[in-house]
Amino acid sequence: MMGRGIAEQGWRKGPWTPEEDKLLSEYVSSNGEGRWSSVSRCSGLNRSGKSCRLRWVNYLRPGLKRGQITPQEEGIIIELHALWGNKWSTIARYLPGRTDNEIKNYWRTHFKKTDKSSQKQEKRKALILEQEVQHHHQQQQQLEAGEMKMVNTIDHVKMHEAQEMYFMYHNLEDQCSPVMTQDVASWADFVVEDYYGLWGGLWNLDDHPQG
DNA sequence: AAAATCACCAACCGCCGAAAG
DNA sequence: TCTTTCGGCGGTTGGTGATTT
Repeated sequence: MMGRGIAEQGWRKGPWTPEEDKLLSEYVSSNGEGRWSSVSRCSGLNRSGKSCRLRWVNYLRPGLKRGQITPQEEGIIIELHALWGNKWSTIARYLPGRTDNEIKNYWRTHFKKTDKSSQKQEKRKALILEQEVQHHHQQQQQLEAGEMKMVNTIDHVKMHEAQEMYFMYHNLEDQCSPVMTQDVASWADFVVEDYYGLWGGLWNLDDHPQG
């Protein structure tokens, strides 16, 4: 089983102290990332390898952004989540300096559906769907005219989800059909701009972990 | 002013697949 | 092969400060 001198019991847990951070940083700078299970033996830290890795990846690693998520980053999160769902680490690859944990937390606090709002959203979903189907036909025509080749590969069901999130994002909860057409139009801009910009730039980045 | 609720976030847990033995 | 270990991932929890009742 454990096969190691140090049993699993007795690892320190909970918040990290500045002293622990220092030990971990020193360990990584002299030994590099990885080999996390040996950190406790070599650094004097009484932490599990998992705990050390997590602390490094989410907090100590150089290049992490500290500030608030920007509107641009938020937009990327919304779109990528609409495409891939809760693939937080995949999404994080497109947001330099942000961690999967951070993105996951952000999504949960800002966009996760609540029981309260879900009924309302279901109603609206139906409305959106109707309008979106029409709008999508138009986009398809553009596609066929060769304007937006990228979009061709997008799962249309996911497009609907993305659209729903777009409305949530812009707090349109309480608006109803009279403004809907206009909203769908801005959704279109949202999508079109980003498929030319973001997707055009990112599409060739494979979904491989860097390495 | 105090209690209840909310929002945020760091860190833990369990699971999985790959690698090592 | 079969078993064990490790790193990575997504889900979840618990602490804390802010806001509301």
